[in-house]
Amino acid sequence: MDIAEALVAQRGFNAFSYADIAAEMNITKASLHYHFASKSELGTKLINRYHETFMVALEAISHETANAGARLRRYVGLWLEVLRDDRMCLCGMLAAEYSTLSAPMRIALKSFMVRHEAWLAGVMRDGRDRGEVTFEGTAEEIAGLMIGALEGTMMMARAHNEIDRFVLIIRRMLGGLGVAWEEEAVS
Amino acid sequence: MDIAEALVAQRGFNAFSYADIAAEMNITKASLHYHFASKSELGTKLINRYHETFMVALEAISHETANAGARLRRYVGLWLEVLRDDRMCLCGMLAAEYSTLSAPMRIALKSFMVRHEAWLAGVMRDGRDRGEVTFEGTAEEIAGLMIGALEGTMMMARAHNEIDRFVLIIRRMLGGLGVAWEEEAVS
DNA sequence: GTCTATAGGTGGATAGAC
DNA sequence: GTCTATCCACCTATAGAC
Repeated sequence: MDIAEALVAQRGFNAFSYADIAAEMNITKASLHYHFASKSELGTKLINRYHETFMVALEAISHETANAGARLRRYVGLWLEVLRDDRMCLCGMLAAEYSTLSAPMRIALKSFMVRHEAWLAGVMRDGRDRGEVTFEGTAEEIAGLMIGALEGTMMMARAHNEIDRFVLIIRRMLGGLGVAWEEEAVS
Repeated sequence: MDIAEALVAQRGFNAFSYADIAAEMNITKASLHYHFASKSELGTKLINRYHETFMVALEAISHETANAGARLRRYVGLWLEVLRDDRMCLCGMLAAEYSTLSAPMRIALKSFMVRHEAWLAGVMRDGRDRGEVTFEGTAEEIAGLMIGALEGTMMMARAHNEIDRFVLIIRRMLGGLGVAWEEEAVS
């Protein structure tokens, strides 16, 4: 599943195959089908696993930091790690391919997106209540805007082959929210 | 090419085939190969055509409006049209698939992205000089942030099947720049 | 659980008749 | 320019031996 996840995040769900995984593991495609009967099943399990580990990471951020600024810096740091690995966010990649996904995969993906956004909206709501961040509109709106910006900017930065571009733009986004970005705090 | 463009924008470049186009046109795959020797060639021509028509539309906006607010509203209106057609921006879809594209397609795509962003940066720079919009940082940074947010939010809205979500979030983005959004002005 | 072997389908692409 | 026919590579998936 680690291999499959990396392949999906790099090339997309429609552009990788059982053969790719099999080759990297030195086993046969048939063996893979024993563990994952169909590609859709593999994809669904991939999303659910990603969902769980991602939420664990988000909860860890919530518990280990005390204010919105620190939380956002660590949150953005998660994204930066992925990009530095020349990957896309699994969620963003699958969202682009959404119209070609099976029903189970769509449901799993949507569920993940909802919970991810709810977490970020919570951070923004609490942050605003305590005067740590400033923004207009609802916390849900700003969370949607931030995730969209992160996904889109990541896609563009990868195509431009300019990681710095992502850093520059996201720093600007945080700045607009009244949150300073210290590179040291993340890496 | 219209059919091919629609298919790519809906499903992605890796998820459509000559057979799909042929079926819709009631001709054979072989006939298509007469006009487009390879899929990469078709893809490259698709990008270049999109590039040209998109830039024409942007230039029209520049000439037919006098301030940044009106330009941004019309610009966002272009995006909304695409989304209402249940499509992705061709550029965003291909950016997601970037690592699987041929060299000619990558070059064509990059060229388009650069000019697109340059246009938007120009709008923002002029707008700020005239006091029509407010933002921090360089015009290039804010243009990159805006395009990233538009691409990403569009992707998410399509996966959520909520066009309203895109409208809501983008209205918030324009609001943050000091630009009001009147639905009437676009539709 | 992993293998060999293979089915049944689709992908992009080509040869050659009309 | 479009067709029929075909090639070969690859895809997901299955059957059955070990």
